[in-house]
Amino acid sequence: MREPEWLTSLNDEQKKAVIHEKEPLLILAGAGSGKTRVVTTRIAYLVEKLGFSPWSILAVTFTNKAAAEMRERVESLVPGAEGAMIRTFHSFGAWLLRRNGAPLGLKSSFTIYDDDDTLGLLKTLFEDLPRNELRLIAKNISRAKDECLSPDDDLGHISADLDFPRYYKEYEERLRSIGNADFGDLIYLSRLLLAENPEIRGRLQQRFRVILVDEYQDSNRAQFQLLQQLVSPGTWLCVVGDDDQSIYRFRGAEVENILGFQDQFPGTKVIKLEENYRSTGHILAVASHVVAHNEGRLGKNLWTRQEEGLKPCLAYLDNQNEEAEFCARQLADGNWSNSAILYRTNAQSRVFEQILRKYNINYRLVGTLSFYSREEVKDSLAYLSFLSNPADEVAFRRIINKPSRGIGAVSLRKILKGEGDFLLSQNLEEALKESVGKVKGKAGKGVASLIDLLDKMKELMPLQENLGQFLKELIHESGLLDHYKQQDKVENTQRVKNLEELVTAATDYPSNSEGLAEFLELIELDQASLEEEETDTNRVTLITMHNTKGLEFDRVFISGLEEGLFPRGAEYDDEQEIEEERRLFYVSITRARKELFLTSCRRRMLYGRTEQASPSRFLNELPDEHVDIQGAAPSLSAGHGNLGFESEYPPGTRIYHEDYGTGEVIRNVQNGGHLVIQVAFETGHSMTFLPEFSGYQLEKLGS
DNA sequence: CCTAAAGGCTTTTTT
DNA sequence: AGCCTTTAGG
Repeated sequence: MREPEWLTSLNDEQKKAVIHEKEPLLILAGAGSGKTRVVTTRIAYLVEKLGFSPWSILAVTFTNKAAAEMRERVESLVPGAEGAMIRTFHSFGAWLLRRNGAPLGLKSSFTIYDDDDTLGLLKTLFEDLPRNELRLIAKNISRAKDECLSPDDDLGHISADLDFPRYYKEYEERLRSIGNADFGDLIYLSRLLLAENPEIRGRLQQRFRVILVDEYQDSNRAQFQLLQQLVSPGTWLCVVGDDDQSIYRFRGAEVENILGFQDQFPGTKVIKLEENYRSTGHILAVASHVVAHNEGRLGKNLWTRQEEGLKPCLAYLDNQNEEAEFCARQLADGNWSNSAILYRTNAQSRVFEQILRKYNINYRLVGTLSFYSREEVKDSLAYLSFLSNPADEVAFRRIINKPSRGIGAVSLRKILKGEGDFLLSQNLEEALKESVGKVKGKAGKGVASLIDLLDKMKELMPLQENLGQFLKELIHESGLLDHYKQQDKVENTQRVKNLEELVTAATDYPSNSEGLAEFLELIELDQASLEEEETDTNRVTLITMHNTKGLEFDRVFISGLEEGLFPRGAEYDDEQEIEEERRLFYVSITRARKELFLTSCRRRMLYGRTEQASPSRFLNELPDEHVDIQGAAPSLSAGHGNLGFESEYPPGTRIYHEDYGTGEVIRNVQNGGHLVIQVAFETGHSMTFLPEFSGYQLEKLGS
């Protein structure tokens, strides 16, 4: 039998990975090694050649984009393969819980709380805690769930706050009583459900004979444990990933999952994909050389058949304006769509935007405030959520006085407390109705009109052609449309346009409670799904390094290669953190196909202050023979001032202070026209001085 | 209940 | 610097 074309065009290792049978398979796929191709071809092969039903295949990715791409490519290979379940971890969890969540008290129509909603719920629970603390609690709850820990488990390593377990517990109880689930729950509860219900577990194990996990290096503990529940001795398990590209540790990803896969699943076959099809020789050499500085990696040797190509260019510049000008000069050739400017923090994008605009270079900014988190969109969805679940206090609080109905904090409290004072009603719509007569004046009228609105909407829902029509009515009848029309006029915003887009997106769903739940899930889980489509395609991409995962460009600029910015938080010298930053550098470099520019500034203004900067330590790790250097690196300790005036205390200067003893200047900062120096003393204290005024206290020592 | 001024914070963030 | 949150006062 002849092999289909899609199989013969693979290299040997790729082919091995595609046709491997039975035992667990770990595919270590270097950057640009054709990973997606292997995964999709493997699915096609299992269906077409080995006769697996698509229905028995589960492929899990981390982003909706990746899932969509995989689905598309699988279907183009094997038209019959639509039945394969290709989803993100979270959407798989939602799918599972909607169908089987009853034992956990979840209705099939539960809505999903995003981080914003979680914070909103915490605020209702712990009214008097400061915002910051609430944010920290939210973060820690999410971390706990990432590690599959319940409020009763030992949470000491997550938060030293002795009250944290109590906060977590109360949050959980409230969320369960509302009947909704947060992001973490989609994984955490799924695992719990399977662990506690052998029949459900057995059914799923029987169905999913083949499981594939993409980007396995970014899975967290909860995802791993969920996977364990799904895998039975007969499952054909295959995970794909690259330990060198693990960059989400701060979000609970555990590289250990991929590093320890062979121990977790004995008999694992390991296949390395080391041929890179993306980058030219010099670029690949730089990438490999950089990441080789990390310890604790499985170790791969990327190679390419491609020509050496252009040497990456490292440019030392004076400040962020010159950095942006430098990039703009390179972009003068008009080849924008294949170019990307990468930065470590979003705050860095502003200067690039300014300068690119100045030269009329078109750009697109990736990953800023998402469509979904915009106020007007959240408001509309809150109405939908509340109609879907009248116990949803977060949604209720959002809509109660939006647009303004004269219901303020006092009236709200009355409504929520209801008759019994301590018995919180599960159904806030009923609480609202009960408050009629008790809430007086303007607020009373407001309550009446909201009740009318909700009743009217419930009548209207089944009469509409689709959910979009219904949403349109809702936005109009609620007064949201007028509210935002007005605001658009005053503030020159585009909120009405966003609402219209939301309506358009909803037209694909039926106007009933199932359609509603489906629509809400789509938006909660795939916020990008509503982003505007590109009209003008020749645009430079401005993007954070993290956001570039999975992308590639002919020409890449990596900006801000300075200590403290990239790697970030370098003062603490936590080697694990540095290694993660180094992987981020590796990911960034390997996005480039043909041209790579690295830029580093001598001084940089950040958060309204100009700081003297020193070159990133990563620049010392570049292989000289593969890099061209432009401009001069500031010499580390001899580098004077550069703040617009001379500093007598450049970083590295050793000084003595009467009260604090000896120390070393660690940074120079300009603030309000004055030089500020920060000194780290041997006692461990860190102090700042203004030498202009207090220089007499400092005695310079020879270093 | 709304507006304006002051204060504080500020990494990355697939879902 | 800029943004978002809190708060004081009308």
